Amino acid sequence: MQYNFNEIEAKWQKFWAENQTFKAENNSDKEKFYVLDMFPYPSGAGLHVGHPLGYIASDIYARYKRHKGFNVLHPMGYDSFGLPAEQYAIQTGQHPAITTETNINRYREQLDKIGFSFDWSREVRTSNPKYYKWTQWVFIQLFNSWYNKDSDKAEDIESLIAQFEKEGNSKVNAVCDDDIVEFSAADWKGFSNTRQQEILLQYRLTYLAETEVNWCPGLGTVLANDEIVNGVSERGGHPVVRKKMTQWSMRITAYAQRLLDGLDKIDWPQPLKDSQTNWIGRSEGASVTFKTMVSDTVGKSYPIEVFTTRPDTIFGVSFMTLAPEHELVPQITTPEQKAEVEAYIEATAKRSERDRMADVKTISGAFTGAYAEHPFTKEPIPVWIGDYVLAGYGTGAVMSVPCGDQRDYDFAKHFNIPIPNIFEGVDISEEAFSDKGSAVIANSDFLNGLPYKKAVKRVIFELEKMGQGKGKINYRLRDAVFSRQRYWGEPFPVYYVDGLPQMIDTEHLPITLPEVEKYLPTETGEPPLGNATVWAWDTKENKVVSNDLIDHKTIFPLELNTMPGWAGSSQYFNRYMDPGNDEAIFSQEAINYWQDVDLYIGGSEHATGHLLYSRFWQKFMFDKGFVPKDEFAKKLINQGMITGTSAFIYVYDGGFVSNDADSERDSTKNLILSFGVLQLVRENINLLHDLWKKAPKSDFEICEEYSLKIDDLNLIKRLYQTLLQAAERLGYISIAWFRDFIPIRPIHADVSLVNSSDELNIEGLRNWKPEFKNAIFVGENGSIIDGENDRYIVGREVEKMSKSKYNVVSPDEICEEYGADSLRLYEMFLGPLEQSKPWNTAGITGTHGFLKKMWRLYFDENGAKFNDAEPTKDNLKTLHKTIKKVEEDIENFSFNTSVSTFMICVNELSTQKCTSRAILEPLAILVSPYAPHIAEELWSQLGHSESIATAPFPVFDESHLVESSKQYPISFNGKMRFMLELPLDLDKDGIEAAVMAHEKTQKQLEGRTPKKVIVVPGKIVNIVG
RNA sequence: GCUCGAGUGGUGGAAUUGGUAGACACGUUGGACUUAAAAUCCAAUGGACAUUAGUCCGUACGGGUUCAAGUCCCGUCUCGAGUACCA
Repeated sequence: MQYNFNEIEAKWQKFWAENQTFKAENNSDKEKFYVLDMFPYPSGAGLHVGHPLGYIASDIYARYKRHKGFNVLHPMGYDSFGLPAEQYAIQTGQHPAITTETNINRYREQLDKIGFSFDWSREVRTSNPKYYKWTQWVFIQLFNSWYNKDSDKAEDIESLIAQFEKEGNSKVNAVCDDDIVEFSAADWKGFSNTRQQEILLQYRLTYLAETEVNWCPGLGTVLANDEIVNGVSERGGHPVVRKKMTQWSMRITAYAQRLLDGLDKIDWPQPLKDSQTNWIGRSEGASVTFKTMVSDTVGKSYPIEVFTTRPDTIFGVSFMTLAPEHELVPQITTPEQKAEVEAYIEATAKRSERDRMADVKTISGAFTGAYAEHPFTKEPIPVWIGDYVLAGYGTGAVMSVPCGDQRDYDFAKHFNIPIPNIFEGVDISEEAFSDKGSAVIANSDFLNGLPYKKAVKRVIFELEKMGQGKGKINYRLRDAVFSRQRYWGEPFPVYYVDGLPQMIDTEHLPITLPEVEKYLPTETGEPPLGNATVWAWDTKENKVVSNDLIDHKTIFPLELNTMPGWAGSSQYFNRYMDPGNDEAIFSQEAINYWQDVDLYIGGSEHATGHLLYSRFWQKFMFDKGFVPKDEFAKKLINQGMITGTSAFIYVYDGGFVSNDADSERDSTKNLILSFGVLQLVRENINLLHDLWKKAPKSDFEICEEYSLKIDDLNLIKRLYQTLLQAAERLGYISIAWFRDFIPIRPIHADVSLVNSSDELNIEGLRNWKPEFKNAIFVGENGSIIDGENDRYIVGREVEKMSKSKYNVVSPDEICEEYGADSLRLYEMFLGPLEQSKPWNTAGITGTHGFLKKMWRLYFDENGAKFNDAEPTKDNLKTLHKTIKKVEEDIENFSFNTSVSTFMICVNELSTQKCTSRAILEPLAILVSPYAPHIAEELWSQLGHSESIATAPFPVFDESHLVESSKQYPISFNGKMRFMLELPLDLDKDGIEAAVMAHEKTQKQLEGRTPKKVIVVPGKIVNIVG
């Protein structure tokens, strides 16, 4: 009986679908286990073999946990809002919903072929109104909440209003906007409704405010910080500029500390935690207020607040620097300096963010003419502006301490500002001294002689006493912009009355995306939803109505922005627990049973986006009592990327078709060199040059001079003749090369034209690229390829998988040719899950061969081989060794080593000619998480009618592995010389005696007496001397 | 620049608390079977030397600790990822 994988796999995929084998119940006596993959975005290109890597790993774990008796939740769905579908819509007019649907269907088809144990009854799509109803719902919850620093959690906005009514806002300790005006209870009651709403917006966890945003003209939308890479948009690489716009924002900064603290509680990869830590960017220091001095031309003193992590260096301040955008700049600038300052501001505003970042070296700035008073010395300090100070960080102003900060130092040097030294015994003539560990403060009044930590404490104490500063913790994390000027995203459940946002009642959700004619911004520059004609909210009827009806009395305009990509993915893991629920985002029964994700697998690129925002929303949901855990995923693994192995052919570019060397090459006349031949040419370019110049030398002389073997020389000579011959055939007038240089152009060849030995299918290539129709190929043996006389070997290079590099391999082809089980095993076999590794289809014959070999343990030409024979000792030893190792490996996510273990097991059982059912049944279960189709087939052939998924995992029995003796490696001075089998119950002295008595030992020692004999029972013997 | 991670055969990668370096595969070479191919099976395969026995070298490089180092410590180099004027 043959291993017919295509038939077997189709059969079991159908069986699982029809029997809903992997449907998870929300009510179960079994312990729960939640295994989740990161939401895929269904792109038009479909899956390549790199994508399923994490899915296969999580599937193995999920299946393993089922065998171990857990109730496993293993869902899959689609993050289906997003830019590519919208860009496609702009180009073609096709509705993104249609594109998305097509792409999802293709994804599903591909996923099904790999045999995943997903519970498809729980599938969600972020673009489905039944799903985004709950995204809108969460948004409303955030709107109706504020962050109380005293209770350190989010609370209902009603509790804030109650406080305002009772005692105003003076005692409110909230995370809120900076420009809060103090008011009393009486004031509050006297405010108009509009004023009250404006004030509340300053406290809400999602709020509308004019903020400086990253505007991307190329995409026509704003972007979050994590969507920008190196100053350009992550998608499309378009330039990004700073711009002030009224946008929805999320007060994620309220959670900065808790997001940091929470990292200690979760088992996530350290690099990922590090990047979140850096992103949040906590720094401890002090906020200090400097007051500007009143002068003849500026008649008022302004307070300049700065943040510093080195308040201990305050006596080293010799100037202050404000960001050019700082709001005080126009007010403090003196008339004499006005022109210069304004010119500087204009110049910096013109420079894009990218230029500013790329050009860190150039120092620029301008003096405002203003002076601030030093809080302690009362000395005047000049106030400068400079673009090395960022408006968005801290207060947008720094106290510059050139002796202790390199940037301040460079700025001072450049503008000839004094650099006072306040460090004891440190030379600062060349560079600033920023090491706080060894710093001892000098020239600093009451700080003299103090080390860093003590000085900081003292300064803060003094500043607080004067009321000019206090200890402060600053975060780099900014509030997250939540508006996108796009069509294909969740609409906000928001309408506007007198320009103020109003939430639509949750009972009327979802507010579904309106139809539009065009997906581009409107002519007046409004987002695409501005094109919608039915996009107004009727507060009487509670429905979306035509824009014509807007009267600003009962019918109001709706929000035109949509939500960003991360909105839909920030609670999806909880929605999977109860995805069909229309009454609530999930039932309390469901969330209380499933709690949180036990294992989350996905790429590390989501470190500061999805994974941070999701943690933020989860903490919010926790504060509001909707979820029982404030971290949504206990354990997270980043799977590595699978790269492609590109194939190259090497086109010789030195032949000219006419005497006019500058004339265009004839692109149809190509000479293509095999990889080995190219290497040979490169290594012996001087020799070839000599041959070309016909330098008369004997073979012996050449071999001497170039240290070549005669065979290699003959090959080179043959090659040289071949090249001349090829040049003649192609009509080149010469073969042109120079010492040290050979004109070669590497070109990507489609990897499907290359076999497992890197041999190129030349006919295939000629058909694929017409310009090579008549090309001459020179093979590995240095001959012009004409039929079977020589082979063309491609060069190989590891690159990212991409269409343009012709190195994309799709899982479908692999499943077709080798089967899903071979693919699953091979993806795991490639290497550790977390590591990135290159794909090379050639290797799959290894795992495919293994499956065939395993099949032959159960069947031969005559059918079933298995029987009820008693297993031998060796059989049991092999099996239990395998159980132990595989179980350990799965628990440690070391899937590559368990594939090896299976191979060893099958190799051993084959040698042992094992046919015992008592061995072969448990073996099928062991393999089933990895290769579920073949396992199901074997299981049913063994006579079982239920799916193998229900079978309990084999239990490891130590007794089968107990040995009575061990092959001891016997080393001399640390070098292993021979093996010696000795009983394991022999003690140290016994071992030493046995080893010393051995003839090989005596031979090694050659009569010497060893200085020392190290015996580690059960491990090794080392004889020294 | 800073932070983190990694360097082992021709290739992907194994190697438990320091204890036989190169498991398991791919590829390569040779052989068996076959009209032939595929498939399958057998053998060899880190490098150098040696007829055999065997010897020497070898886990990026240079030191060190140890009876013993891929593994621990110090320094250097290279590559990858993240981040980037963060006061």
